[in-house]
Amino acid sequence: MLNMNTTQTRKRAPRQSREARSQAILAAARQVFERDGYAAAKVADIAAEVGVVEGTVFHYFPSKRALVTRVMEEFYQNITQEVLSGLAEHPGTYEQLLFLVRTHLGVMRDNAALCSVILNSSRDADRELSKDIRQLNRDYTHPIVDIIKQGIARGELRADVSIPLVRNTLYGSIEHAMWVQLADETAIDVDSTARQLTDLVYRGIRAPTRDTSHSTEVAQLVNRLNSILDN
Amino acid sequence: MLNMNTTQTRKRAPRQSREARSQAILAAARQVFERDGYAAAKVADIAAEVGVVEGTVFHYFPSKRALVTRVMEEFYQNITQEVLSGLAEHPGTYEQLLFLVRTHLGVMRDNAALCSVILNSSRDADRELSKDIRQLNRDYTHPIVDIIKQGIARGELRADVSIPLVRNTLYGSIEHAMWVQLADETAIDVDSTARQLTDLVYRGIRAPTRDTSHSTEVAQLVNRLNSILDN
DNA sequence: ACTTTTTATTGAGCTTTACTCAATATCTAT
DNA sequence: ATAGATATTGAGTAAAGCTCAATAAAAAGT
Repeated sequence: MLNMNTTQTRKRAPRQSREARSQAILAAARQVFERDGYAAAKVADIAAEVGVVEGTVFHYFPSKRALVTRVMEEFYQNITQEVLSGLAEHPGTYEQLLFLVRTHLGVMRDNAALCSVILNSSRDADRELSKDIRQLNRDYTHPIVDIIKQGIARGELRADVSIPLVRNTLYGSIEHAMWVQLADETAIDVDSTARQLTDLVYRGIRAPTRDTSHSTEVAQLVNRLNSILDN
Repeated sequence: MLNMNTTQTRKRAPRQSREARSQAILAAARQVFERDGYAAAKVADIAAEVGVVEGTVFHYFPSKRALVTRVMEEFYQNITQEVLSGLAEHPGTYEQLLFLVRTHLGVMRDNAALCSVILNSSRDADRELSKDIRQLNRDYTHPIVDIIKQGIARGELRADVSIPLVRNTLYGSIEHAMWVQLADETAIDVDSTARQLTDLVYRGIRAPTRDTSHSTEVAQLVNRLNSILDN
């Protein structure tokens, strides 16, 4: 006896436009990658999430890696936009650094699973496919270059500050904090951590003040007061 | 016509002690993991490198992941030992920090391929197997805790220094620098980078030097204003 | 309204690779 | 020399990424 009801016949998925199907697959892919990580994620699961068969996914994306790459690209575009538009509202080197750190920490906290996938697979990946991802990362972290350059030009920062060093320090530290968060399953305190990290780095790179009474605390206070008065 | 010479019959590998074979497999595994990365590395290649058949590898190690885990363990044991023995020779907070940073940078530069594998697979890994790896990492980075605590006790460092923050900053920054090195295929200048990073962080965490113009009145005002602004 | 063209969808199958296991060869102890 | 222990093997399994010819449905053309 053959039971047709348990071995249910698939209902063919309604035909969709290239764009719509493509987006649905991307959304499902992000979900599954976040849940299982890149290596453990199955294309079959992504297809099932969308309600199509495995082959359909490969009709739209040439490979699993290309799929994760597209997920990353979308994510980077969003957060890069967020940083660029928010940065304009913050005057002063310290405020801008704080904004960058706080925003990046927030992104890491709220998208820890995806960030973990991104960082792992952009590094483990084939050299070719990972290149554009690294470009996206460069675009995302680029604002810090101008912030530091401006700070140096104003005499607010030491002239010998190494920009790559500052970038490594800020983004590396935040990334490290994210791994700890993922391991311990405890959320990062974004505001407090952002302020502490920014303070540490800012103290590390600011030009020594001739006027000794103009201490860090006072300088930061002045900045805070100014930013309030500006609103 | 069947050509027996091209399809050469395997010569059975001479029987070895558990210990000797185990070590040989570990060494070959490290090579292949470094060359290809964890995901792309094939157990068959590791076996071929040793001169045995694939099944032999699984006689000694239950899985590919267990194999990479053992490679990591060996590596961590070596570098942890190196740090612990060298640290005793350096007096003073700054010197010890500089030694830690320089040593870690050197390790990263000289073992970039393996470090990349370790960092990726300890994070992507199954939760269970990655736990002992994280413990090894904690052991390796632990010396910094005592260094900072001593520095604070001596009054050399600010009392409010967050130890996790300093650890994240130092190790995160170095790790970030390593990724850049791997991407750009350019070697890190260990001495120069170590000094710059240590300087930045040390300036960020050292206690402010007593300075008379920073009077108690100003300090109290700063505190009052800050607390008002925080609400 | 009917035919043709295009293309979204399918499911069966191919390939690769981690992993298993019963059989066999080789070493050691008695 | 015999027996037991175990190192080694090669064939085979399963899972998952990926291919492709066939099919169905929408769009375009007449």
